[in-house]
Amino acid sequence: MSNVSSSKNSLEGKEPRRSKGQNSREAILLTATRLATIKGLSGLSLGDLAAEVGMSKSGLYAHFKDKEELELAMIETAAVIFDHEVLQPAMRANGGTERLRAAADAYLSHLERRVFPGGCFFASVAAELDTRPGRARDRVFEVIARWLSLLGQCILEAQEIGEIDSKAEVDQAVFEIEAMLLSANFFFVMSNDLIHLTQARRGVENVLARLAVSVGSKNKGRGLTN
Amino acid sequence: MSNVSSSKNSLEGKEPRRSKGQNSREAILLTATRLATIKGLSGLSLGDLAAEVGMSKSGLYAHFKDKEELELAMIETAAVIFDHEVLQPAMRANGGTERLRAAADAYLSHLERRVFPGGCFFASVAAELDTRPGRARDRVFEVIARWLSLLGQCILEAQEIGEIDSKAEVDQAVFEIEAMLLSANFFFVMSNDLIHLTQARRGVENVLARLAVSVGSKNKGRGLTN
DNA sequence: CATAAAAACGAACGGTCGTTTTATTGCCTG
DNA sequence: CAGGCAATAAAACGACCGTTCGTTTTTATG
Repeated sequence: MSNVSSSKNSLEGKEPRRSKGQNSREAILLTATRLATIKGLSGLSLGDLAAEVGMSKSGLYAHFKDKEELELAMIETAAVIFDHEVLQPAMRANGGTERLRAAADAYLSHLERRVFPGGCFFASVAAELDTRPGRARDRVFEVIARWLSLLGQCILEAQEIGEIDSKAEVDQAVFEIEAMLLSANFFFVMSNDLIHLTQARRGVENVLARLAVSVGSKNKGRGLTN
Repeated sequence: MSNVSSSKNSLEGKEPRRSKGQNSREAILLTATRLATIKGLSGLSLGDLAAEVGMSKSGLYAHFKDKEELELAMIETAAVIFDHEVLQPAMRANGGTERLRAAADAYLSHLERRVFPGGCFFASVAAELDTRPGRARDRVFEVIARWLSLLGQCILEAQEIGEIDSKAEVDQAVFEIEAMLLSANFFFVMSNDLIHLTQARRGVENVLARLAVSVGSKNKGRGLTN
């Protein structure tokens, strides 16, 4: 509502008027992805979206041949945003637990900054599509799988560096860490209370602390550094 | 038309001498709650529901004055089922960690037995309603709050019995345990793979193991209790 | 058994859905 | 300045939404 697309009142000055199609498509998708985390993919109607973006329903069809294509484009847009807001900050950190913490922090931060007003786009959409097969569902699951794979890679690297017990089970660790993040999303969206982001951060730390000392009472000088 | 609530046949026999309305209402609600975990509360149309229970759309209005009342009735029905399938089994166990394990097991078991085909009714519906205020949302949050309170009560009892470090923070423990269960629901519905139920069980055990030994978090200096 | 109430029906309503068709605008290019 | 084209608008489409209506069937009861 605060960006380019607010051309409701015809103030059509001589502002950057070129390549309107591209701008318009991007503005539509940005509004759409944000709206979808509130109303859901199916719940978001073309009428709603058109009104929100300040154009007519039929105008949308200049950019998308049907709603499925719009949904797929929304997913791609959300994937780009997720990459920019979460994956890339994580990749800028060093590997191992440092990168894992960076990934968790970036994820929780994007919740806190309400990059999507309805919380994590992919958690929201996956919950809606989990029992509804189709291309949209497949793509969403793919993005989530890639995210889980990044977490797993961090654990593996942490084992190679010696930050984490080499006998720890990677999948179990990924499940537990992702559990903290998913629940943070669930409860934060539900309650608007920042405490759940803190709880998730501590939960991740607790998991990492256990993984660093799991088998036998080892030297504890390594695990927690902060 | 293929599953439970097989419409007329099962109800029409000479068995039930009670008022038919009551039976019918129950049959409708049973089908509706199950269907709602797949299609969502809003996504479930009266046409779909009527077809599934084998009656006409207008026939539904003999039992519910409008869709909101139907939704509220569905939530109450789901609450009764949840009570029967999860809460009561937990309450039959002794207090403390034993009851907490029983609660987690009962929850995971009701996922595995597909009491609701779309997974946990309240997780599913809460995710849909979290940004849509109303009576339905309030009631759903209430049920979830009660569930969390039960988990918290178990932790408290476990502290009194001495099973859990008395310095452990109850809310943090509840968050982490609920995180395992919610994620089990998320990934199990998503993938149909039982492994996620096992991962959740292990996750809960890992949380309990930590609570029995140390306060966790950053202060790991001391605190071995057994 | 009679009869009133409860339950279920089929048809129709106004509204909104996604979609298509047709028409109008405004910018770029020749 | 003419023409073309991308972008949008307006209007209409059939399908389905939740809902109401009048009527008929089923059930409970005096």
